[in-house]
Amino acid sequence: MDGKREEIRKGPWKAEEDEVLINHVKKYGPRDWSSIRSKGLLQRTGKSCRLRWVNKLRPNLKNGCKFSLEEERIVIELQAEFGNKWARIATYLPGRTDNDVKNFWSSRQKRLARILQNSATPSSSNPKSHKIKKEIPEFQGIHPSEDPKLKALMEEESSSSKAQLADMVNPKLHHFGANHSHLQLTPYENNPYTESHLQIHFPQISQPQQDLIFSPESQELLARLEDPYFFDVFGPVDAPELSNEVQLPVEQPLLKPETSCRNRGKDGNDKSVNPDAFFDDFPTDMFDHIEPLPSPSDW
DNA sequence: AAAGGTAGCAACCGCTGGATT
DNA sequence: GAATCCAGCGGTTGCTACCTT
Repeated sequence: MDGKREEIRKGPWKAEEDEVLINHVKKYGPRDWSSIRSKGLLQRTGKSCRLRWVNKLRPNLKNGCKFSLEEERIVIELQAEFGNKWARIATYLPGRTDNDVKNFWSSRQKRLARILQNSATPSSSNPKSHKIKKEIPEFQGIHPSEDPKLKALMEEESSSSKAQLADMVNPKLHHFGANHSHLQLTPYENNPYTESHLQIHFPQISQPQQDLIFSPESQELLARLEDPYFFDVFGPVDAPELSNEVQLPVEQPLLKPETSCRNRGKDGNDKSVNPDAFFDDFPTDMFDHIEPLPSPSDW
């Protein structure tokens, strides 16, 4: 028996392997993955081949394209609805795979965990505090330096982490308190390569609504952040109510065209200022304020 | 400029469920 | 009905590039 033939190759795919796989799919369609190896075309398992096809080679994938604001919203909304059913969620996101959605969510959870950890550690003793500051973008339309209250918060060194968390949370809470969002999602599984099935309607936030950010309710939440048990209310560390990014919503196209992929670095990371994450990591009960989604079976 | 930490991504692993024999 | 195969899914890990000090 030829030992080399039995050897299963793992790790990164070479261009030649991709080519073989693509040719196989062209010939036989995206199936019979195991036969690729049995025919001696590739020393990869059928599983590996399928994964490569689904995640990287399939047509119309948004490879290397950062999640748009709309996509983030969809993921957050559907994660609250379905839980970690990444494949199911991905069916609502044209060009995205379950792996994309999973990685996206996991990144956010990690980031959140770090934020929470930082919030529990005095900033003066936290060498990573600079990281947190970096992750608090300017509010769209409200720069910290332009708003006295926000500026005061930002300058409050003794409670910087909590202030940051409050900064992150409040706009969202007020947004949801003041707006009954209307979200309509349709899976695109019947037409996987078009975005036409997807319709999302989000409320536009007005200047008066922005003013609500600093209402008494916001101040109450700030006070709650001082409560050591505050975070327990929402559950474990991965409770999604807090994030490191703040974004007031602005009117945007329902879906960005693929050309909306922004400038990216070598590793494909977005190098521009990230305007995302208005919906970052909400507690699921926050969506109680929203008109409920129709049952997925009705979509 | 170097070091350490983090984010993002690609790929693998183990499990499950459906189809086939 | 049981056994086997295979596709699909979710969790996890490892690598690379980038950022900050």
